[in-house]
Amino acid sequence: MRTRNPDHNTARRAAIIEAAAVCFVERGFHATSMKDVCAAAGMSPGTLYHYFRSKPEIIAGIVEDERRQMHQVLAPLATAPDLIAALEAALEGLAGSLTDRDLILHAEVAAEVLRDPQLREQARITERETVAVLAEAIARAQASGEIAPGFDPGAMATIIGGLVDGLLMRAALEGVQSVAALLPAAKQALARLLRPGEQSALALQPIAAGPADERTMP
Amino acid sequence: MRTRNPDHNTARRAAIIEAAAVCFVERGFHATSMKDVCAAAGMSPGTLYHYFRSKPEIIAGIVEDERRQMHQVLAPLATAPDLIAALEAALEGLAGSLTDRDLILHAEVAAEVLRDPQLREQARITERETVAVLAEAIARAQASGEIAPGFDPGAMATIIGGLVDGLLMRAALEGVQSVAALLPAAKQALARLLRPGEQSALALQPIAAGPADERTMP
DNA sequence: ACCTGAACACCGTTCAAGT
DNA sequence: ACCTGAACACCGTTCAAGT
Repeated sequence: MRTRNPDHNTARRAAIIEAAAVCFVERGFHATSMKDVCAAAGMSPGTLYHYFRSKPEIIAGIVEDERRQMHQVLAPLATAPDLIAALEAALEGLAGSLTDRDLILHAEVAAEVLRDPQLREQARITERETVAVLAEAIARAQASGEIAPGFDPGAMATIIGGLVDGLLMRAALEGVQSVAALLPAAKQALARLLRPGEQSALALQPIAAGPADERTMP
Repeated sequence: MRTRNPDHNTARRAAIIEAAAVCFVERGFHATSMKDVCAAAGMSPGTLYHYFRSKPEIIAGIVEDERRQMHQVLAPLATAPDLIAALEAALEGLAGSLTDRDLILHAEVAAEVLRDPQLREQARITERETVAVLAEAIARAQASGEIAPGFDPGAMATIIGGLVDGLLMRAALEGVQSVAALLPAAKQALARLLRPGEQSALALQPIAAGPADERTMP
């Protein structure tokens, strides 16, 4: 796409992404028509297609936004003096800042990512970046003697990344409040994985199951 | 739906599900039209709608099949004398029997499940069943002194379930061969989580990253 | 009951035409 | 360049009609 005014272009694309995100959270990706996004963004189909070449490309924009967020969450790990504390802080920060909207949107995006080959490749690269950052931090902590040696940092980073992904998926299934309930157990699991010789005094907390609550969809 | 011949009905539904699964794996759920499924199953739209009321209901049928499979995988845990060995065997069995087709289909299904409220409720129930079976087995192993006490069985079951889900999600992203490469690390993680006092002699294996290979889509 | 295929309302995307 | 809205090919689903 050509553009004469980069600022206008960026702002317009951000507005479309925001409008689309609102629609996707309300109705789901495929139940949302381009007409819906047009209405929410206040423009005609022709205009929308001037900024995004297709519906998946809007998702790609959201994935890119999420990648930036994940980068910010993981950045402190690179220089943290205490890895486990930093990981727990990252987890807590994630749990504290995530909203129902984020989780639903993330689930919608994850769904589409697994379906679309180009989006999947984009997600693969992001996933590998994430694992690499984590692995680097783990290798440093091993070298300094902070955590147990004798396991491959890349393998452990993949395990931890998978654990977090899996718990977020479950959170998408059960609702945000389940993230908070899972947090102590997740932190405990992290410590056990990285520092298996030491047992924390704090036992894993039971998880409040709660009734099958429906989310509010205004 | 009314039916006069239950056997014919069951066989017809199974044939439709199989035809749909082939299409979904080849083209993805939403890129597959009902016309495609009709052609693969060799019937007209009217006939297909006689057996399944909607496209999501076909997915619901696949989810039900997966639930039965998961039940079979978890059944041995209920009576296993050695929980960790049984868990490792279950993980190995899963990794050994899963094909690229299964993973892609599972990803397609998971995507749709998160989108559709009814499918999500169905998945919630399945997830809770799975966690309950696992939690029960963990509680037994704690009582017998096989694994460490002091953590909530339900919380640990959720963590382990999340870990497996997350790794399968990554496998869907990277391809089946990544499951095999992850297996030793996953088993190690399992032992660390449940028996943190003991360190296995076997170190976590490095994971072969490999190039960004494309899957064969015939 | 089981099956057909035309028909309905709607979808994502394009494009001639304006400014 | 930026924007409009009618138009195109196609979608999931229904239903009158057959056996």
